[in-house]
Amino acid sequence: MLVDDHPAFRKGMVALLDSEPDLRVVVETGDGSEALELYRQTKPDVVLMDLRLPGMGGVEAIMAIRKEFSDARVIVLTTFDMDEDIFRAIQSGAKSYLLKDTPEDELAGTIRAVHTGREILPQKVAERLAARRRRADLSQRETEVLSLLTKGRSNKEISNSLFITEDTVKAHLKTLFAKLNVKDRTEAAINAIRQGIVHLE
Amino acid sequence: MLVDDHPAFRKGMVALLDSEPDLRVVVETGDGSEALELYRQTKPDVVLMDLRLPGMGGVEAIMAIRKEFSDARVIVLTTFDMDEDIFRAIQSGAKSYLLKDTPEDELAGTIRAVHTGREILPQKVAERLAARRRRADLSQRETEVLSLLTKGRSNKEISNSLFITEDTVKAHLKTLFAKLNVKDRTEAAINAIRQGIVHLE
DNA sequence: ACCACTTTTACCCAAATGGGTAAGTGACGA
DNA sequence: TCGTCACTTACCCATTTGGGTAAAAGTGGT
Repeated sequence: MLVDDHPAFRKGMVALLDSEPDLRVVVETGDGSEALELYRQTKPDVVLMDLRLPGMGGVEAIMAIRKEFSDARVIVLTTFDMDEDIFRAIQSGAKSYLLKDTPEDELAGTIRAVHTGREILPQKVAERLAARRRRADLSQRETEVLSLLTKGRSNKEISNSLFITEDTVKAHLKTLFAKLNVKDRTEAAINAIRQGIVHLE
Repeated sequence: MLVDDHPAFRKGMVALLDSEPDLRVVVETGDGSEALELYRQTKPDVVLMDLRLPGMGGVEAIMAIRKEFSDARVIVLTTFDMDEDIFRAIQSGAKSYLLKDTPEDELAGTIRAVHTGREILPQKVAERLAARRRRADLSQRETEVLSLLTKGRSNKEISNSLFITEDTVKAHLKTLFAKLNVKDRTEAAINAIRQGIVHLE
């Protein structure tokens, strides 16, 4: 099954895969919210899933499918390579994560490998995941503070939003800066955005 | 001519376009630095160009082609829709700017229109350009300061980098905040990143 | 019971930041 | 020549921010 919202890309991918004798695209869609229903109907061996989808995002679609079919084999295939996206995709149960500029032989090889139950991660992706694991993870509250920070909020505004004291906000920021290994709020915001911890727009 | 570094997308686009009786992909490449040479050889009626290309970026490729062939008709076809990317692409001489999720009939229509010499901008893109024009533009120096700001530099660090006083940096920041309509450096950095004025990575 | 961690608050103090005002230079065009 | 604008510097002052230290309360696991 192929889930991607670019018609041209789908068409090309179908042609590419169908030229392999042992691979076939049985169903395709551009809508994440359709993915689960189509999976139920067709029970494909492997799912190729883009992360940026209109309506339901790719990660949610993966989770929905794997909630009902825990043995579903999903390969993430996307243009974006932001750390947090990769992490969430793997967390949600994806077996592999490929960027769209992957050469076609590697692509076919990965599909076959995943189909036989293996998990394949290109070294580039594995490195990112390792980096992500190395990064101390943030507590719930720290994430909330960081999120408001990346919206340009001041300490006072953050404290009001979260119904806590400004002193508390500052305390969170101290640990936050240490964990992110930055020296001030601007750097923290930039890192958070670049690493995909928070999303703009 | 089709310039895009995703083989699957190219394949799909070729199939899509060749199914139109009056359209044909005469040459394709995934490398921006090859684009000029291929253009010289084939003189295509219209160029479809992705902006994110390995090696030479899409904008540079467009400029290189239009420097030698000022009548070249280029349509930008990309996944990214950041304001500044759109602006630079149009500045560099692109006749149209489409996102990759454009339905195929609109795509074919745009290619024909551009071929007859027209310039076509989708509503969405036109709005972005208008917004960009509304935005007060920054002076050379202000852009430099903003760029360092988005790297997390402090006023003192910025002043050292630019060989000016910290007071001067603060003066630039004052006008910068006013022009960007933000209240502090963090907001300025966030806006600059979101609007694509500066690029991460 | 004890430890580790999160969340919360507080206080002190130094440094960085932001706003206001003023003013000199040089360049460019009316 | 005059006005505008970019760039530069300076000073004053209020606010914000960040670092250090401390500690209470709650949670969850060993």
